[in-house]
This record gives sequence, C-alpha cells and structure tokens, in this order.
Amino acid sequence: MQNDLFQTSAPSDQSPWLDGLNDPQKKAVQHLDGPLLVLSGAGTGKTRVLTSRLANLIATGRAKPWNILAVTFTNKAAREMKERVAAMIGPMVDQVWFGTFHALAAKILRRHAETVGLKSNFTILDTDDQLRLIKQVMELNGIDPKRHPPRMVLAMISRWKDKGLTHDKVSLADASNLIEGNGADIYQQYQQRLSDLNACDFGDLLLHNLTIFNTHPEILADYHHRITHVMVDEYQDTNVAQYLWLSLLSQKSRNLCCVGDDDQSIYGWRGAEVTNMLRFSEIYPEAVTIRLEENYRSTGHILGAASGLIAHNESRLGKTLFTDDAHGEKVRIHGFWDGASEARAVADRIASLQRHGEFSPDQMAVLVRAGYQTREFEEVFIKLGIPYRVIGAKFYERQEIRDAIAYLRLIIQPADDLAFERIINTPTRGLGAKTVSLLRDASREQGLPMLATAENMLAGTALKSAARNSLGQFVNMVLHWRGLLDQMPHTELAMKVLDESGYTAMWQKEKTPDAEGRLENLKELITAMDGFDNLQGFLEHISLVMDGDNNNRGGEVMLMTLHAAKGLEFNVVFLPCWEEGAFPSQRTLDEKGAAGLEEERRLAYVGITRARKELYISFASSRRVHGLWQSGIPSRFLAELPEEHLVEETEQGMAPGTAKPVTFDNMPIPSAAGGYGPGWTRLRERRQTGFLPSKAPAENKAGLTGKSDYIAGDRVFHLKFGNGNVVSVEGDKLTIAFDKAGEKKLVASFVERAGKQ
DNA sequence: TCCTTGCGAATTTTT
DNA sequence: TTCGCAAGGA
Repeated sequence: MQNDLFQTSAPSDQSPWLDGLNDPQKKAVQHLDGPLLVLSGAGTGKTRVLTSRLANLIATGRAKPWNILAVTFTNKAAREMKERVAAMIGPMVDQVWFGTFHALAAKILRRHAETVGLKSNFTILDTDDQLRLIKQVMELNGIDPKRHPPRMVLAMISRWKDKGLTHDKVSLADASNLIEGNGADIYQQYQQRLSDLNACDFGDLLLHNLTIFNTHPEILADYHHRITHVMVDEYQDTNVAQYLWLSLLSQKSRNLCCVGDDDQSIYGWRGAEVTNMLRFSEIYPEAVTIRLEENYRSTGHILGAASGLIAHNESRLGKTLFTDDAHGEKVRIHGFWDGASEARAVADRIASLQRHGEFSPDQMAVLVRAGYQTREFEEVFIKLGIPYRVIGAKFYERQEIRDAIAYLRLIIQPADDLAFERIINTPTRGLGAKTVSLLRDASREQGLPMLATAENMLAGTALKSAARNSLGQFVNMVLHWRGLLDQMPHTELAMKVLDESGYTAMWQKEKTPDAEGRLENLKELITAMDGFDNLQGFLEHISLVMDGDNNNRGGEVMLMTLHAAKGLEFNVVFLPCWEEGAFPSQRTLDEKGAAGLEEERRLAYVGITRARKELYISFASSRRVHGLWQSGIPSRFLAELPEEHLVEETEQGMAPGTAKPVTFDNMPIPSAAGGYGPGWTRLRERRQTGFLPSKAPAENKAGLTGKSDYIAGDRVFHLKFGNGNVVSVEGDKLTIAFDKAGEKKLVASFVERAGKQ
C-alpha cells in the first residue's frame, strides 16, 4: 500500500491531489515546513487544501501519519476530513490524529488524568450537569440566584476557562465583576466539586491539558516527539486556551498550519478570539501567509453582495473574493407587511422552485438569526406540505437521552452524584426534593457519594417508611444492574435498565405528541451503543462524538440558524427577518458595541456566502415578537449591499396573496395611525439621498502611498513597533496604539496595513 | 410529594 | 406567545 503511494507520487508536484488546484492552493499544499497561515475565503476550497496538504506531508515523507495532528471544531468536520484523506492515502489514514479540540484533549487527558487529580475514567459533564452543580455551589454560599443567574455565573467561569485561566489565575479585577468579588471563590469551589465527582466540563478538557503540559515538561516533550505537524481548521474560531494548546504542542517543530477566514468569525461571544488569526504572523515572524480568494461556490452577484457588505468591517485581514462563474441572478430583496406574509412568500417560492424542477427541497435553506424565528416558517411549511427539517437540539442534549445516560453513568460510576440526582425521581417514585436534600446533606457529612449514603441511610431511621421503601427499591435496582455489567452485552443491559426503571413506561404513558419521538430516540441511542465495545467506552465518547442526526437526509428544506449554517452550502438560500434590532441583534449591539456589530455583519456574510445560485433577503415591517406586535425597520445591512447586485422587486409568484407587491420604491408612506412606515421611508431616503454607506472595499484603500488612507480603527504594521490600531488621523500623521510599544505618532508612509504580505 | 397557577424573561451554542 | 421556574394548595 505504502509502496504504491510513493511510486505514483514520485516527484511531488506530480501528485494526483495537486491536479486541478489553483496556484495559491498549490502553494499551500506544497508549503510543508514552518508556520503557515491560509486565509481561506468562503467557498475557496479550504478543505481540499487541508486534506491535500495532509496527504502531501505523508507522500513526501515529511511526516508519518502518526506524526500529524489534524484539529477541527466539529466531529462532522473531522469525519469529513478523514474520509477525504482516506480517499487519497488509503488505510494509513487511521494513524493520523484526527479530531476536535475537545476529543483530542480528552484523549490526552485520559492518559495523564492522575497528574491533575482525576481518574482516567472521568465523566465529561454536559451543560445541564454544569448548571446543576453551579446552582448547588451557589446555594451553599448563600448566593441569590435571582441576583446572579446561575447561567451567567457559569458563562463567566466558562469564559475564564476559554482564556486559559485556572481559578488561581483569575485576576481580582476580573473576579470582582462576578458576585461581589466572590467569583474566583465560586470558581474554585465548583472545580473542587468537579474533582470530587471525578468529572470535568468541556472547558476543563483544554485547561487540564494546559496544566499538564506546563507542569510536566516530560509529557509535553513526549508529544513533541510524537507530533511533528499540526493542522487546524476554522482557526478564526479558536479561543485563547486552544491557541495556547496549539502553541505548546507545536512549539518545538513550529510546523503549525492554520486555515481559516477572519470574515467568518462568529463565535466571539463564546470566547473565540479572531486576534489569534490576525496576529499569527506577529507571533510567528517566519510564517508564510497564503490567501485563497477564488470562489468556486457562488455566482458573481452573490459574491459581489457579500464582498460589498463585509467591506464595511474595519478589523479584517482583507481578501478579495472573485469567481470565474457567471454573474447569475441578482440577489433579490423583498419587503413584506408582516412576518406571516414573509413566511408565506418564502414557502410559495420554495414550492414553485420545486414544482418547476429547478431545485429539490434539500438544495434550499432558510437561515435565520435566532432559533425562535424558524417557527413561523415551520407553520407555513406544514400548511403547504413542504417537507422541511429544523437543525436544532443536538441528539445527546435531549432530555430523554441525558436521562438514559444518567442511568448508565450511575451504574458505571456509583460516585456520580449528578447522575444520581438526575434520575432518582425520574420517573417519579416519591423521592422528591425533601429526600434528595436529606441525602445530599448526609452525603456531605459522611464524605460519601450519594448512592453509598443512600445505602447507609436505609439501615438507619432517618427515613419514613414510604420513602425508605422507594429508596430501597431504587438502590437495589442500581446495584443489581451494576452486578450485571459483565454478565450481558451492554446494549442489552441498557434496554433492561430503561425497562426496569420504568423510564420507557413513563414516556409510553405520556400522551404528548413528542413522546413517541423520544422513544424512537432511545432506540437510536441503543443502536449507537452497538458501535462500542462496552459501556465504559461508550460513555467516554458520548458527550464528545454524539453529534445529532443533523445531516441532510435529502428531500427536505433545511431550516436553521446562521451559526448552524456555517460550513454548509445550498443552491437557494433565504435570509429572512433582516430588521434592525433582530439582525443586527440589538442585544449584541448593546453588549459588544462596534465589535458586536462587526460580528453580526460577519454573520450576515456567512449567510450570504452559503448561497450558490439564488439568494433572497427579506424583512417585514411589522412582526409579532413574544406575542406583541412590533414594527421594525429594514436592517442596515440591506443598505450596505451594493446596489448593482440587487433587485428590489416582487416578482410574479413571489408573494401571491399580498394584494400589492411591496418594493423599496413603492413602499407605503407611513401614516400617523399605521406605524408601519418609519423604517421604510428611512431606507428609501437613504437610497434617494445617497446616504448609503458606500465605502470603497478595503483593497482599494491599500497599497496607496504618501497620503493617509487610514481611518481610526485600522490595523497597521510598523517595522519597529509591530502591529497596532490607528487611534486618530490628522492629515498624513497617524496616532497609533501599538500592541507592544504603546501609543506613537507617525507619518502614514512608515506603516503598512497589517496582514498584507 | 405532586400538581396547579402565576410571574418574568425571551440570541447565537462547533464541544 | 411560550417556556421555565417558584410558590402554594390538595
């Protein structure tokens, strides 16, 4: 197998996987040594580059498969990459370290768990468990959950972990932001509880890795020996902890290849730092940067609209996407009276495209800003009989799956108090809050897990007979199942547990429409277990690799959030609900200001660039939100789209049923009574008065010499002072806040735009 | 212990 | 509007 490979690929530029690559792509695939940053615009074939480069590393003998670490954010991406590499290099692919940050970190952590006080069979908590745990810690500290919502506290701790901060490193200033200065304390207690439970949360996986690498140089050295080449996908979404993890792993070889698109960074609110990407060449001065700018996905008009929009962002490395493809159809902008007619029009359009055989449903998608916005579309789709599919809750996040897993967790790990508490009264067996709190207190006193405490308590007199009987039965069941662990196949045991516990029966009794689906899901869970050797192995992976059944099964229109759509593409894309406040989201604007607006704009950019052939953007002048009618004005993003790529029309059939087609030009003038109007006129005025923010795209400003073409906020580079941000501009003199050197006043010609090669 | 009722809040969520 | 949570009655 290996011989074949090396024979067919003798001179490396003859490698089959180089065929059909454009020049920058080839350059990236053939650049194998030292740090490499690939700026890969939407639809420019980054996965192809990533996979080809990986194959090339092996074919040229630069690395053995097991020397390569290929990191992604999603299991899906990891799987895809692996499959594509497999097609190029065959079974050798199994030796490559493919995986998500979390899965790889978990793998490493299980090997060295004891160095951070865990056992290698530690549990990975889901958000539910985390929340329950933090609530308990807060309650013990007498913190009012009304004043300090547990979700917020948890989010803060997660952000710290994203930044690579263990509780002792959280600065006083940071901690005082949370719970009157008790933040770090709560953080520490939360970690203590995790440690007691032999558990960690998602953030800990990375954080513990960092601790291990930093405190055990010999372990890190071992990984340096094993891993000589690191490749990262979606680099713009890495947080500080992930950045540090990558840095540590690649610091010896410096063979770090990061692929990403700063314009598609949409997870800032989750701790992602685009700065990791923007500063790459500062951190690795010898780094080579390659831009992939030829787009193979969208038509000219769609690309033009996307580029025009994203050019309004200040902090970006700057890319100019182009395509050889035809201009195609212009992007269609539609205004509607209300959300219902918008949804109706989208549905009608989908139906007509389908009817005329132009596109099948699964080639069409409706992408919204927020999850609740899918609802209106679902209703119409049902009414019109359009098959659709909402990409929503992850499989393992569903209640019934978590419950079932909790049973299994308790059997494997009797000390798993969170699992214990989750299921002790599910289904109800008369063991409510009272009994649980009794158990919890006793458990804390005795320093024993709750299950063990329960056993002890049965022997004592603390319980009334009803509770005692019930608890006795429950404990015995668990112990009984535990005894069966080695007696029967794990799938059989799981079914037995679900039956004997009354869990299946609970859902069978339930008459709600989704009860049936839940039972189906439980069956699916059992099926999934089949793929693992035993319960232990299954549980170790469940929280990391059980991504939902979110694949397009075909024949259904996809309905999802913009975030969920990243990385996907569709022939026809609908982007509804483009109103100020909704998109860009007012909340983001309030919380993150200008940076928030830019992230929202990137989200819009992601949405637009999902479309291959046809793109419909729409807004409604009036909409029912949370039961109240609210009038909205068209999103500023609409006004930022270059006009030459748009049609503002209501074509025949787009909005049948709407008495009068509404376009930008015939929008109704607001009436004193109506309240429909303000936004419409504002947009119209903007267009008529040329108020449109028509800024030249970044690349037109760059490369000019002499006079200052910079504006405040621009990212610049100076030979001596490094990178910085322009604070203010006077003529050709710039005041620049350098990251390292502080604030300086300089003539513009001494600096250049950061990120340009 | 469980079920009803009323109040307040309401993005995005790769792992 | 709808959902989740907390308080109060059966």
